[in-house]
Amino acid sequence: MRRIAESTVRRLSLYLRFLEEFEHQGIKTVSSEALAARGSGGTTPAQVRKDLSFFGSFGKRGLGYDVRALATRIRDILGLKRRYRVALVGAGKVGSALVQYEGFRDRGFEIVAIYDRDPKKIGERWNGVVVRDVGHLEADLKRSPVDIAIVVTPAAAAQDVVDRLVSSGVRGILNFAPTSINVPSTVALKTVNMAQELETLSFALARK
Amino acid sequence: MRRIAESTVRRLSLYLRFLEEFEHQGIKTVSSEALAARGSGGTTPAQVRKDLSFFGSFGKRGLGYDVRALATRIRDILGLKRRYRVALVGAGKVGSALVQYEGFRDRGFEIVAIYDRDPKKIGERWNGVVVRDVGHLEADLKRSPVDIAIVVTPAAAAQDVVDRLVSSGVRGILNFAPTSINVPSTVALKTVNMAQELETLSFALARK
DNA sequence: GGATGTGAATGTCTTCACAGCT
DNA sequence: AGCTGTGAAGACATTCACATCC
Repeated sequence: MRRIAESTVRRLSLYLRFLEEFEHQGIKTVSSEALAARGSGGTTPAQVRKDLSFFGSFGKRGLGYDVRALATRIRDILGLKRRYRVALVGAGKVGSALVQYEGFRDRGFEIVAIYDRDPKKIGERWNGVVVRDVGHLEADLKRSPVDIAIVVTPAAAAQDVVDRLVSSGVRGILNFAPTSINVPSTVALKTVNMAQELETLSFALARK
Repeated sequence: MRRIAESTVRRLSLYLRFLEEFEHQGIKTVSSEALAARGSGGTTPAQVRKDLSFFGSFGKRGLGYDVRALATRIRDILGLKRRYRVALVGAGKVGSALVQYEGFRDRGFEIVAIYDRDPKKIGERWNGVVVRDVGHLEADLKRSPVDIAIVVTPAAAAQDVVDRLVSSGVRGILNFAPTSINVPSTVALKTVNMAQELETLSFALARK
């Protein structure tokens, strides 16, 4: 299977959002030009066509793309036709924000377990899910596996938690801990680092 | 001034974090190899040297880099020698998490104003900052400008808020609203989209 | 006629490999 | 001898431009 650039995948995710907007507005057909224009600046018609062409040819020459059909194809490509069971490790402020974030559930990512180490948090009910002692992680995941884990622990705890998640069969990790994490190549890892985002802004500001 | 790739800037931000760890451990000197190894997988010794070489030559051949001196240089490059005044627009769950996040203040990003539209939120005190009606935005920023704004509004409100921020002189925007935003080229913009991050994971999982 | 799909060309980023300091 | 700094080579990503098909 051909390697696909991460930038391509991120754009597909954007296109999907735009297509859903168009569908909502009752628009039946779009050209690569219209799709690119919606993400103004971010991309070009040629880019849209090239991105899609890695996966097949979904348009009609002279016409463009059927909005609903293309959205379906992209959902399929991105693996969004199924639901994902997600565990959240770290019941702090960020964790609390993520649990309440509608965007996850809308896309089929369902937080089914929440862990923390703090006895004050353990037993709380968040959006219907009871916070459990992180000590139960392995036993729980054995009984009731998850596909993805979101890690929102302090930096010092993150690698250990990730190791335990990986050996419990988790195949994707979204890491919010402000540190760099190691996983075997069989596991997909994405790290989101807020401070890093602000620092790239700071750099841009410093040169303008 | 030579254009620098965003990927280079992100790595510099990482290197800085690693250098701070090394300094904390009392390590005086690092080689490009040691720095690359700390971010295992993410980079290579050659990459480290090339990234740094865009800004000058900071190492000693045969020896490596002085940890403290290099950290200082990178802070300088990233524009982290000054403090930034930051406004937060949107006092929801994510906003609340960001306000409490220590990593921002540690790096010189200080949230000095918080806005919302919800009368229930207005008047609340968050970490010593009073939430104000977003209607006061322009007047407030005129009296007391900020450098950067973090936008955490619903998607539908984001572009309008951003336009008002930009015309009030904000030069950098960190956007958490799940939509794509336009700014003039004089303004630096970064968008963080949680659902998009999960979708790239989903894509990776679907192909493994 | 009009917009896709795609090789070829261009541009950008990463890796290599070694000359040059310390 | 050891490790940096950097042109040159290679890999990768984007843009161009046009033949192709509806």
